[in-house]
Amino acid sequence: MPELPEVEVARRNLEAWLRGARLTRVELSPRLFVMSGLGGARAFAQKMQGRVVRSVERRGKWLRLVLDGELALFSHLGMTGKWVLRRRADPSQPYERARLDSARRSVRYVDQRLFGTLQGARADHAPAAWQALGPDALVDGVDAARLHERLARIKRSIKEALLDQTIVAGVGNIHAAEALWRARIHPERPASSLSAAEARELARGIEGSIRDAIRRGDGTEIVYVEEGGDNPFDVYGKQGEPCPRCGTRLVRIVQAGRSTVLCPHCQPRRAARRAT
DNA sequence: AACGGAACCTGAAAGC
DNA sequence: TGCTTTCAGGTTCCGT
Repeated sequence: MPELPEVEVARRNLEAWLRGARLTRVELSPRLFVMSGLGGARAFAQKMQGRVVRSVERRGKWLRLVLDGELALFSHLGMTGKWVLRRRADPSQPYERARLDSARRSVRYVDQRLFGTLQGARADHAPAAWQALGPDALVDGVDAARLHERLARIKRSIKEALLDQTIVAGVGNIHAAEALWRARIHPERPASSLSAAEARELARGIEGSIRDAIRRGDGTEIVYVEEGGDNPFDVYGKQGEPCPRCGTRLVRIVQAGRSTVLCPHCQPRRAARRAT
């Protein structure tokens, strides 16, 4: 269930495993493969075979593997997607949806819930969702003035607005909640109600939360909270526990069907009067 | 145009 | 025990 940090770790892994490698065997499940004028899953897998992986890039939660001949495989991990390294002789994994083999490695794409996407296309012909992405929270950073300006025109809640990938690419349900807690902003505040100072705090919160997560995940196997790893977050999944800052019990609310955890004391419903 | 809600899919955990 | 409901770090589509 990846947000930007897990996708960035996936990118680094894929780059280490596949960059410069010639693909000797490619399989793509038609169940999550999106057509793009270059044929179906089978035909595109055939096109990929024999080509060299030139680079692995990321924008927001999307990955792009660029191959020889202007060809690219776009990958979105959805809720449960993962790229893992196996041996070529290893059997297909549970929920395996794709495999990319080189002479010495076998990289598998595993996705239980099938919300992920694999799309084959010419390298310059990205999916519409990729093209619509806003600035990447890690690579581009979050420009506070630009964020404030954009939020000013949005009536829905700030939490819901943060999940819109055209505003800041890469923020998901966890980091939206974490960033709001860091910035001391109540998730149900209308996006347009944020002051310039609050937008600055929020921009810092987004960058900090994502950077910290990447620092934790880099070079290690990704272990999701639901899979039994320690929960490294300040508030996500910690409803009922004390706020790390003030000790008040954290509460969980639901917005647009997604849960948000917040501190009722640190994140007041009314904007705090700013001391100047 | 922008919003809330349902839909897509599968399984684990909690509730009765 | 077994059946039902809820929940999961995402996106898209549909009706208002």
